[in-house]
Amino acid sequence: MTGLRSGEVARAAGVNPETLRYYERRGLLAEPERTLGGHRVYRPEAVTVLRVIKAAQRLGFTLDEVAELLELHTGLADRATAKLAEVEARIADLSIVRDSLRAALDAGCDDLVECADRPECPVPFSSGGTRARP
Amino acid sequence: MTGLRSGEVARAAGVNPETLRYYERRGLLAEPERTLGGHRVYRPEAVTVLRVIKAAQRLGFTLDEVAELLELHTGLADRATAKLAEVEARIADLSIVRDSLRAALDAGCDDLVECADRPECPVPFSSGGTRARP
DNA sequence: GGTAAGCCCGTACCCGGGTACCGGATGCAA
DNA sequence: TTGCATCCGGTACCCGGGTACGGGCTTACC
Repeated sequence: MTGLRSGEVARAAGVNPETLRYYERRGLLAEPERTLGGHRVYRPEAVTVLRVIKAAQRLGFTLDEVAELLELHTGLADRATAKLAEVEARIADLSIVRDSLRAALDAGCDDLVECADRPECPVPFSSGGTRARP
Repeated sequence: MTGLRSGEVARAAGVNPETLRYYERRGLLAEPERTLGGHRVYRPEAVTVLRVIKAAQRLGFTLDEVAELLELHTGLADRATAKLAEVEARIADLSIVRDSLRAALDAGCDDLVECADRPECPVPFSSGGTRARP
């Protein structure tokens, strides 16, 4: 019965203990053994799984996507290719936002309401531009 | 009593009618006059305000920030400067994510769990990298 | 004056990734 | 055996920006 309790696993992975239960509910972390009293007892591999989850999140994957990757144990290349396209699109969107902000600053705009009437204002009012999903 | 009803304003601005009530609750859209029966009657300027709101969102501002900009009727330059820094930071984060994805692809990784054991895998497991807030 | 479209308000729900709170039970050491 | 830390399950809440629903009214047009 040498295993780690949830708090130990959480500390080792740098994660909130509540997050372990959450990941278990989401299907990311296998249900561990229990003590007679019902407390979870994890094998050390669980810490690795948590690190993998965190690494995948850093690569931009959602928890649902991470769950699939962990389940299938393959297919990272395909997902990473798709995710790369997403990220590049997101960067392109944000670059337009950045350019619009710079343009507004260069033009000396200080009030959007006033700007909306001036045709020389560079701010894209008539929905021609990009959505900014922050 | 020549004014626009909520549906007309919504259509003119390309917005869901429910969104008008939502913006009113959020303090972005002034409370309009009402008919005797209680229906909202907007002046045409309301459409401009909605376009301004949408333009500001496209610049990356949150609704709370937009509300302030509409209320103060000035200060856009300062907010835009701060927002520009935010956006650039976000782009930098995402660029790291993009580079990590490319590195993982170049290295031929196809299973994160397997990768976690191989030290030559470029995926940043030990939390050295960036958070990806998608 | 009928009928259909539109509008009213309040409330609940959606997405994603958790966090917080609760009363009660367990685990472990002294 | 007692005391304290920890853990349990379930539920509710947070962020932001809306959307959906439902029962009941108003308005517009014929």
